[in-house]
Amino acid sequence: MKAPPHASKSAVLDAALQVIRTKGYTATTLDDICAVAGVTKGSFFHHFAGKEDMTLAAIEHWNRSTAELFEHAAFQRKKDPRDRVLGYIDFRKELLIGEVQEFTCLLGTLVQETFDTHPRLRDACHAGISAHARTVARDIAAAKALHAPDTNWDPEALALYTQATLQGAFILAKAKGNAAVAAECIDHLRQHVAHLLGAKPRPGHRKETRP
Amino acid sequence: MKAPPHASKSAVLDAALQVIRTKGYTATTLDDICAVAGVTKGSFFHHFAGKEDMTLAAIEHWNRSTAELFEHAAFQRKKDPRDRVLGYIDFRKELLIGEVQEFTCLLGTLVQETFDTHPRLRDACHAGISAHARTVARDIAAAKALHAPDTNWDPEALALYTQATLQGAFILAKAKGNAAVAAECIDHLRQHVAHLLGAKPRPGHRKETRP
DNA sequence: AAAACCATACCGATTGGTTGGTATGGTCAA
DNA sequence: TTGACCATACCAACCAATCGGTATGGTTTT
Repeated sequence: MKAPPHASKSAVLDAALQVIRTKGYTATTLDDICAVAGVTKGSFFHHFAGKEDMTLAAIEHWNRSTAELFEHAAFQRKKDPRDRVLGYIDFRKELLIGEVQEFTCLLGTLVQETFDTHPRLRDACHAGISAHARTVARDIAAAKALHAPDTNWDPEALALYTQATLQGAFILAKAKGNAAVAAECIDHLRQHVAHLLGAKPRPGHRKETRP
Repeated sequence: MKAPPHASKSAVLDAALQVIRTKGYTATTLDDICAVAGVTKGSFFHHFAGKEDMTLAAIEHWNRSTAELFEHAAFQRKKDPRDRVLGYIDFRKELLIGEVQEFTCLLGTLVQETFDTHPRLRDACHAGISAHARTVARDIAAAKALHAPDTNWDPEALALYTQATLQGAFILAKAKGNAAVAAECIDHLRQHVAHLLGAKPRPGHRKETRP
């Protein structure tokens, strides 16, 4: 679309990703965002029509970042689509580093709060989640055709299931203040997907986390 | 504890469950709750010290309600613990009726917003989720001992996985404005749990939902 | 038994602080 | 000079919380 996004504009969007993921949409004030971004209110309203409008832009910003992250991840270079699917899940587990708000998903956080009050935000979150799930579904469908052609389940539904489990794992991590529980959930998710795709169970069940 | 909770007090708590689940914690105003409860501000502050205090009471109220709901559900009377586990999952699927905010979980909604800003709410949500997961874990452990004694996975971890998947299914349902996607997720969850517990796959793969 | 006293439940106008948004004017590159 | 970009001061609306006060019913005192 536009080549050079203005420094203050993208500073606001980056700040929004941080603050909204830690405090939620409603509790996030424009002053919060402006302070983190190092920008004044005047600058904010020069670039955005308002809070909701800015958040829509932040969602697009998030979608761009994450799409690029997954496109260029190492697992994409695997030849067997099943390896890509399982590589994707392993990659999601590797991303569980740092503070909770650093690895959780903007879209899941946002839609939880706004699904009934801000239809535009809900629709944007829905579109983002669906688009991501579709990329996963492609590899799942290819892997199914190759390794489990005679089973009858829907690749799209399994892709959505992976997203549900990840979102739920984030909630548990927030409740516990601890990423380990999310990692264990991803282990179970991996096992289920591997089973559906006819993969051998893993040699050693990794047990790297403590409660 | 206390036998007759005052009418206005429990009206406030019931209203809080509704409103918080639809609008989120921060966006919920005391006026909202008082209006739904048919109670005045004065009455509110007579019974509760403030918003956060009332929400803690609402969490306890939620925990009591849900604990009773599951304790008296039909699946509890099954003899085989594996049937109780799968019956629990089926029951969770049956609960997906009505508007989205009517079947989603207060604790998951709350903790998503407040994990970093309201430690007392986060801890209360964590305690509630953990307590519920523990009841599921008991049956899972019994079922494992009976039907899959030689496999090595942790019943507690699987119980938490069920909760994660359910919470994530709610998020997808909110994004889609539609319970069907949550039902499909629960189907996958059931399949995974059944597989780990050595159950036969279901006769017919139910396909009752359209995208 | 009647009066005095007190506790609980409730009411709703008001307050002090916050928030999203605006008005206005300055700076600086083209 | 013009217009994009940004800064400061400000506003109206809203929100959690306060507070002075009423109603009611029970207990104690006389």
